Amino acid sequence: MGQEDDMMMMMMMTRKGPWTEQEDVQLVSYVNMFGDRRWDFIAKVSGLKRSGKSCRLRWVNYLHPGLKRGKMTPQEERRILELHSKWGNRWSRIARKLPGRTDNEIKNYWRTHMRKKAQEKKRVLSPSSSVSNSSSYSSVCTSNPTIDSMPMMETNERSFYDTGGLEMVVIANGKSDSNNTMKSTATSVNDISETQDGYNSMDEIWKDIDSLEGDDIAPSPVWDYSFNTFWMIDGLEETESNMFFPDNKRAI
DNA sequence: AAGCACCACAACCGCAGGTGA
DNA sequence: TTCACCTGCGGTTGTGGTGCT
Repeated sequence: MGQEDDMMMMMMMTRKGPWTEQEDVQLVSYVNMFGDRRWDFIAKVSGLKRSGKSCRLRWVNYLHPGLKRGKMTPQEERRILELHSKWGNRWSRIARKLPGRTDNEIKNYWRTHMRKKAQEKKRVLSPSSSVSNSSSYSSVCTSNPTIDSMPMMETNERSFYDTGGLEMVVIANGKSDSNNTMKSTATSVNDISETQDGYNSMDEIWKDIDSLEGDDIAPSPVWDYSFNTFWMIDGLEETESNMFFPDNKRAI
């Protein structure tokens, strides 16, 4: 069989769509064994009919033991607004400053948040008023001119939540600040400060974030508990299983 | 109760950067 | 130095849940 045939086989065998609980358990145990790095390898050896990419995404956004669940706290909201005004749509970077939150989560939050904001603004502007109403958003965002003056979806070609942010000019060429980049290159002033320490794994980063942010946002009990229990996943019992998959409404 | 609109979130896609052979 | 592969990021889409009419 040639390489193209292998590719075809892989494509035909690759599963898509929602993950099942079974798949989750399988992925967690393989990540436990091999670490959260070589996703293609994990995808292959685990027997999951998923791409490495898909495995990574599932892990990072849903299965990682440090993840918080539930609504954003007011502190987190404030933090997101603050960091977004600073960094623009650098979701992964923003996420690193919010323990237990993923870039995807923050991105989604921002998207719906800003949609709401856009609708409110539209409503306010349309009849005759020029006075900004005091939504919950506005009350949180007291020091954020960048966002308040953001172009609205209906009137601008740019993505409605793409503000850029102050730093975008500086880092226009530095898209990736992945773990690898953190170890090697610095593309902005902020990167320099963040790359002084080398990171070898996600866990190190998460732990680092945890310790850095400890004063600001207290880690949730879930955070602590997950770290304590996660590495004992072999021989998973039901209580632990529920711990790992607290929100299994999507499981088939 | 049914239909609809909106929201929240999971998952996919395309692209770019990093790395090793 | 080049190239292929892997990983991570940001953008986008799909879907289930919920509240309202």
